[in-house]
Amino acid sequence: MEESSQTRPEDAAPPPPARRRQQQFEDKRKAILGAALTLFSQKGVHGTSVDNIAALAEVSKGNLLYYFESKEVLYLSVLRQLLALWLEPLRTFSASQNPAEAIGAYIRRKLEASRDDPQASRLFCLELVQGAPLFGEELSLELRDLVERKADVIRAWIADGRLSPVEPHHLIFTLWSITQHYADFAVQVEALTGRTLADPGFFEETVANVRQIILSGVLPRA
Amino acid sequence: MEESSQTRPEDAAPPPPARRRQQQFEDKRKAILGAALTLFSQKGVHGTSVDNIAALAEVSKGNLLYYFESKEVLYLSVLRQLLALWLEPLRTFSASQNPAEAIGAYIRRKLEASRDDPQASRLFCLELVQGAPLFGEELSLELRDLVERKADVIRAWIADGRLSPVEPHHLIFTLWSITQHYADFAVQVEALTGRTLADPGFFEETVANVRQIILSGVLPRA
DNA sequence: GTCTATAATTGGATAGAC
DNA sequence: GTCTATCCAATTATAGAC
Repeated sequence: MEESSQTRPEDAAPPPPARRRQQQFEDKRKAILGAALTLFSQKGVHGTSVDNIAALAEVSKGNLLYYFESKEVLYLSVLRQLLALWLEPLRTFSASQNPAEAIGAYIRRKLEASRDDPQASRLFCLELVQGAPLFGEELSLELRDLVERKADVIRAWIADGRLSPVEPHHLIFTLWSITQHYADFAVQVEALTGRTLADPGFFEETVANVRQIILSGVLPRA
Repeated sequence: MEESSQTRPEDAAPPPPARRRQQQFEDKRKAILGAALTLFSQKGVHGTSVDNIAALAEVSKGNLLYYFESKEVLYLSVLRQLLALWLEPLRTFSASQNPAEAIGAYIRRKLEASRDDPQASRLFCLELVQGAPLFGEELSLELRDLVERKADVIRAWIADGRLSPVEPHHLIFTLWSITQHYADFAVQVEALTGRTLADPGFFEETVANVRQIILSGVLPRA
């Protein structure tokens, strides 16, 4: 942890002390949240101790519990951040777009998220597989509303004849499940293909294949 | 626990005592394995105590640890059972089949498994998301071999012009991810659709939609 | 705000009676 | 084979010094 202030030139005004202190406070919270995400997504909530998180975040356990009053509060804080990030790509869907482009772009964005931030996807997966016991209400609230609006977009495309008739929820589930598969089951993907999304060739191959399967299917058009 | 022997008619020979004892032994093992699967798949390994499992299986903790020498051994026993069950549907794929029928039948079978035995799918998911730390070697061994043989089947279909050119692994991943989604994320599916696979109407709707998406895609054939 | 005890529980595993 | 009692390690959370 370098202290940049010691090299700051005299003519650059230092930030007011109050703001600096708050900045440090926020930085530390972020460090703890980041460490918590890493470990929770690897070992689950119950497989991770506050001590482990504190060690990774380079703070003492006592200090961690000053920033987050309990392990459960910390876990919920991590999840809350996640949901926003996780929903983001779906928001861009709009009826004015060309469905092939909109869905194609969505697939790429979700695969980018699986490549760049697999921990988020994995923790979300762990929580949902276990029935989202701590998260259920918030889930139904924000997610339900967004999904219904996007289902309407899909229905509009179908009504225009720009998409084959398909129940929107199943299409959304398919898009979610396949794109997240490359993050959540990365161990399996690597064991079977010998490659990961970090490999640009494999990433583009994945985007192209998923797009083809969802958009055109696997049966020859003949 | 009823003792059926007390009502057995005299002319029906009782099984030899040694065999009877072994039967009881196996029954109890199965009861413990079943309880373990239920709880591990709900709360994860670390979220489940030996005590919890013993209580659900209606044995004492001491007795449970007579049947399985440690919690880890029990967990691995559960996983081993699972892998066989999980791989089964893929074995039926063969090059002599019509690809549309083979893939369509596979989708139905996997969705049946997601409906009838969601716990197995969920525990498998939990283990893999966390990197399969206890399971990695066994995974690569049996799974890799089977998947390579099935990838060859898919390649043969493509060579015959019976399937659009697609990288076989990505098709397999798509099939796995979407069919398991309905088991692993059942909470979310129900929150968003208000229905579950236990509802026969929803089950058939799901089979039909997944088949359509994978086989024909969502773009109109025009 | 940060750290070092320490209290209070819980959980895995063993010992030994029956 | 089965159960109870017990040991020991790990963990969450708090108390109190600095």
